Amino acid sequence: MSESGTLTNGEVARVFERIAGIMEIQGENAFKIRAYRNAVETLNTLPEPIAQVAAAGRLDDIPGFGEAIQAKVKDILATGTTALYERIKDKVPDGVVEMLSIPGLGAKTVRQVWEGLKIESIAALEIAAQSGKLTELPGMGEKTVQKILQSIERYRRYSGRIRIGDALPLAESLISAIQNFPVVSEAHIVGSVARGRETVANINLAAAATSPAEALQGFTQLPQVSSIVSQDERSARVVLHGGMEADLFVAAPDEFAELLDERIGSAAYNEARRAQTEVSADLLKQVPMEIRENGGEIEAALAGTLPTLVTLADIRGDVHAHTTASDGKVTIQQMAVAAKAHGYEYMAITDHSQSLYIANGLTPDRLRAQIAEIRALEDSLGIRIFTGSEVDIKADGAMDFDDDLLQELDIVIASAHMHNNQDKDAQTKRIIKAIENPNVDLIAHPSGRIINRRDPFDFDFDAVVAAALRTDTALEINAAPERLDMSDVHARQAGAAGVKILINTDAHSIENYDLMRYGVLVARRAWLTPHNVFNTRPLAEFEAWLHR
DNA sequence: GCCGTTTTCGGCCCGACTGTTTTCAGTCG
Repeated sequence: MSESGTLTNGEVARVFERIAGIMEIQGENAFKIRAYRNAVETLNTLPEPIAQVAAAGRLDDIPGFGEAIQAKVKDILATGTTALYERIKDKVPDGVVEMLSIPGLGAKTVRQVWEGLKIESIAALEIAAQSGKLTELPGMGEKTVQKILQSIERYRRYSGRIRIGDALPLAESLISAIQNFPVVSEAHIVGSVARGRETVANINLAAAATSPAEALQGFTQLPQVSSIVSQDERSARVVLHGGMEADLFVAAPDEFAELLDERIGSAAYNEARRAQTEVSADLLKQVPMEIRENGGEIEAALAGTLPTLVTLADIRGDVHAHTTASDGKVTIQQMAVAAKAHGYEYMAITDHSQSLYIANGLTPDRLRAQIAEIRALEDSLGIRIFTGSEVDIKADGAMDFDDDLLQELDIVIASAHMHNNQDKDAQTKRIIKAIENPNVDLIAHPSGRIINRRDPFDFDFDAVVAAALRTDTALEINAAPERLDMSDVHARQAGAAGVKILINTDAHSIENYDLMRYGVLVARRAWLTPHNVFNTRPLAEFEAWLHR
């Protein structure tokens, strides 16, 4: 644990996460545990550094931060730990707490595995599962063991890759510090973060410096840095607080263009570029960073057919958002004001439908009251507010509201949140049935994946694209960094087929509107232009499509 | 542990799914 006074929100959150995990295994009060987990969630989504909030004496303003959690935040910021954690940390081994991150393993099972079989790590759990020892436990059958083995495999596959939503802000904080070094004339994020990949293994940065040695020295001494892995005359690799690795590559100013050229594209891109002798450096400069993946961009540059990719400035509306009526954090009015502040011409309120109890989904009566509320508010706010709903797709593909209610809404978003373990054929039919409902305008987060946590469900994407095209139904690029769904690959396929694509943040708070840029990154990686992304259209044209 | 004009205690998101259980516990969203 770092002793410095500049702990990140993520580091503070990790202490609370460990506390919650230990308490959970010890069977403490579930609500107490939830209070800590809520604090973790809050810290991970807080729009400013918790150290700054604490320094300004504003911890009390954070919802869910009461007396006890505030005191612990202060402890952790000052000392890297807190008395409660020091008292309980040795009661449960770290490896046992880590087992909680295996999907399908809850606190009760972990405790049983630990106390019953003396298993104290995921590796030991895997061996016990393979040898059949695990089935000695009561309630532990062959199917459960197989599920655990699959979960361990998936956990291994996911770990080590950081989501772009975590990596990009960290890269930006490093680059702005580096740009302030007197010897540095220019510095940029490069590598997979610059290309906007959905997950990255590390952060790569490049700087032009009159004194490379001084620039590297400054880099390794930044407060974000926890330790130095390696260093030579032209580069340094460090580990950041939180465990991510970051590399800085340095060149003299007159050699910097060449360095950037080498460090932005993927390995496949660099290889293809070297093989193409007729392509000039000037021509390659026109290739947008995000598509330097050897996916046809070099050929397009040569042919003069590079796309003009969609930008954040092209977006005119964000039409997927939640309020306190379901699981959002603020009111209709606050969301509308925030959307207007983002320069949008239109937005939509799309709270969850009745079946999603966990998110306090709206009943038909509550939704009708909300429609009236929006109509009464809209004129005073200076932004077009579409009435809408994020309606659950039921197991058989039917919508969670009757058609007469759906017809009363400006926009209907269909989402598969539940019943997603059906076989490929059934799942595909179900999504297509939703697409074919004439009231449905958009399919949200089509694959249902949660990056690093849940695989996409099994469905026939080709058939979904064909159905969307046939019915003029849009498909979403959900910009939430844990979703980014459609993926870049699916979005490119859908865009090339001519399907309307909307990029939405699925905002549950005002701050969430800022996540739009991650959705735009996905769209750019998918070669999408403003023509493909329909929420770049002016209000009249967008509205005409909704009422088609 | 947090929260609150039904405030200083008693609630706190609640139903579905899965596998194993013989009537339900654990996990998840």
